[in-house]
Amino acid sequence: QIMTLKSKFCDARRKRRNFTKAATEILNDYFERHIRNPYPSEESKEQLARQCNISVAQVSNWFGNKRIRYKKSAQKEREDKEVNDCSRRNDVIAMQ
Amino acid sequence: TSSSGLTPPSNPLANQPVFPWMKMSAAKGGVSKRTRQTYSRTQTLELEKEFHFNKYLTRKRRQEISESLHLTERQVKIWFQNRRMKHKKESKTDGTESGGDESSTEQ
DNA sequence: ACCGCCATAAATCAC
DNA sequence: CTGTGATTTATGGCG
Repeated sequence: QIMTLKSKFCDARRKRRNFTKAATEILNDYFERHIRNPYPSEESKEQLARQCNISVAQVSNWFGNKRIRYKKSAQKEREDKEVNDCSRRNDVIAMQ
Repeated sequence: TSSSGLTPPSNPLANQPVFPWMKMSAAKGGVSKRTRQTYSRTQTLELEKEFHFNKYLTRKRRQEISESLHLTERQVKIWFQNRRMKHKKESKTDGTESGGDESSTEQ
């Protein structure tokens, strides 16, 4: 919060724009094809960076964010599934 | 097979196997949610000032700083480590950039 | 034993 | 408000 006021000058480098659709597609494609272990090597990061026309650091950021966010939504989905199962069981019990 | 009409047509997350990297790191004893302390403006300011003075800490200096800022020595040590990494990263990108921004060169 | 570097996690920030 | 790229705290491995 305090930073919000001053940062406009010091941290103006923060977010500017999103990646292009094509870049996002390339990254997502790699991610899904390596879903078992989505940790690209340094070389893969460099290749992806060139293909997407972004920096290696940005590729690292993207994978870091992607992993965490994917993990969270997957976990949430599993929780919801459990709740659904409970509800289903409860419905069955209620009918009897 | 159980419910005939309610088969989720598109659900990429739910029925995918749970690979090891997707498990959450439970850490110590049962229920613990990791929290991250955000440092105050003064804490950051003081740390930054000290970093400008020297990039590396002395044992003694670390003690003094941690006490005056109400942080642990470990936190101060780690802050300097992270700060060094940031410094290195900035050195790479900037090179000799002075102000230009706007328009193209941004990555 | 202890510290620094590094890749990464997770939370949080800033558009 | 949500999404998303980037930054800030924190961990563990390895040298």
